[in-house]
Amino acid sequence: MEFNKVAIKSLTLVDQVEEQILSYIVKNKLTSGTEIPSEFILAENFNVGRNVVREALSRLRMLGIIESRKHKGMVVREPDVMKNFSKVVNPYLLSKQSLLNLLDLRVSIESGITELIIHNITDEDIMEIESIVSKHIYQDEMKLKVENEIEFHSKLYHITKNQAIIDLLEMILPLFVYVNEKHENFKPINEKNKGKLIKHEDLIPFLKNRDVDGYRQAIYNHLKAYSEYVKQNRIIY
Amino acid sequence: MEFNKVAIKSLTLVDQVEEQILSYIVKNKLTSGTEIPSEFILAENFNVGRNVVREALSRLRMLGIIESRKHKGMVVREPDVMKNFSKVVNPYLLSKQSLLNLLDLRVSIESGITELIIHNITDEDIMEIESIVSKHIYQDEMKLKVENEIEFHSKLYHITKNQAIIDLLEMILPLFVYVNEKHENFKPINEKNKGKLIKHEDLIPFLKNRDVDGYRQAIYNHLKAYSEYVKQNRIIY
DNA sequence: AAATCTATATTTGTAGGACATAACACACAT
DNA sequence: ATGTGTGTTATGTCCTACAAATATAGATTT
Repeated sequence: MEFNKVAIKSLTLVDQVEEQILSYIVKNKLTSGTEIPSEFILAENFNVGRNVVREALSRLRMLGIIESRKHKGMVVREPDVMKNFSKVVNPYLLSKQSLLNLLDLRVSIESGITELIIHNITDEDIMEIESIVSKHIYQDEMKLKVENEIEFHSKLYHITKNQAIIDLLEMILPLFVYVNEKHENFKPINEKNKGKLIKHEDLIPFLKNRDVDGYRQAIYNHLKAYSEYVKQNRIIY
Repeated sequence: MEFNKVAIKSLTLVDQVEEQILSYIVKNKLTSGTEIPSEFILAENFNVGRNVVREALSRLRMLGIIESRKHKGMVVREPDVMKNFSKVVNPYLLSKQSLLNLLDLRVSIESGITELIIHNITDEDIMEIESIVSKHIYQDEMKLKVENEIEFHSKLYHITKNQAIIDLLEMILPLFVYVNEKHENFKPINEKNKGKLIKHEDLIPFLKNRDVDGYRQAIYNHLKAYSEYVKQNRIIY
């Protein structure tokens, strides 16, 4: 576990040590629970100050790759794949283009998980969805309270039983809330899509019939009408 | 910019300061390029040691939320949404379940972007894809060289022109490589799917015909056969 | 007055010392 | 065998110090 100090000029020592520690974990295939050397030992081995090691460890700790137990030592952990997203998926930190990209990504995933949903969904799920929809409060012809939006779609995500999908989509959902609040009079209705506007309750029959193609088309139209409206009316920022 | 030190016992000072600085940026809607106070000032304001501030800043720097210019000061930056993923999306750091979740996520996205692809694709794109496919080298009845796999699918991703989608899928692709190499004799063929196995060249006609439903079904079968095989044969680990 | 040089202050990156606190290990006494 | 006490270790935090590069202001020169 040695490396050539200042081998790459543009990187700081912290950057290099971070990389070295990570590659030390990966190369040695250290699994969750494995202890790693103390800060002092690491600093000695890398021939750097302890605070350099601490900064590098601090980053890995944030990523969830290591966990430090106070006064005991550090161990390797399995990182939460999506968790680190949440800090940067923030409408105030991202550009308009990034937000639009994420909204389109959501449309793609949410229609792309159709097979998973139709395959996994139970009658209990459908009953729960009907219960959620029945509580819906339309503030407008089309605009739901954001809590209702989140509750409904989040329920759909959980049917996939895929935690990566659930986490990723639930992370993007707040962006929708942000956009929604930015535009009080949001009405995703225009000449083109007036006929095929889909509300939450319209999705239920497709779920009941386990109609893959029908549901996919419906959820796509449901989301696309919204995202097209956002783009065309430039309601972000 | 003050906060109650040790307000939450379980969090370290670094955790709290990191949160405070991030919320300082978000609340004040600091946009890319805005300068933020020096480490010394921050440490003074938060009433903590400078290294605590440095550790917190080091994390935000890694996320791309701030950038520090040596000897000059720090500025706010727009973080790269997907970049931070790459460090943790590593087969040696993730559990088998997480890998499977990501492979399923890939199937969902890659079939979910069908509309984007068919809508955006140009004749030049199709020619390029045909060129890529013509270079394909089958090492086996079904197994391609990983470079070919990556080149083909990566080209599809770029047609979406959505950087979030491109980055996310290109991050998951190496996991496929890992799984592929884990199993030398990979043959995603069994009784059930023998008839509907889709190779890369089989996708091209659907692209040419701008056939949304046909392409979606084909890419889904192409990927699903593989991912089902991975699951059923437990070839990870 | 304008341009140029110079000294000083600022800021990040890095090193290293110090201490509190908690957990652990081990010897020792009961 | 159990309990006690002591010393060691590890992380978390604070502090000082300095190098190097940059910006700034002031002095000097033209």
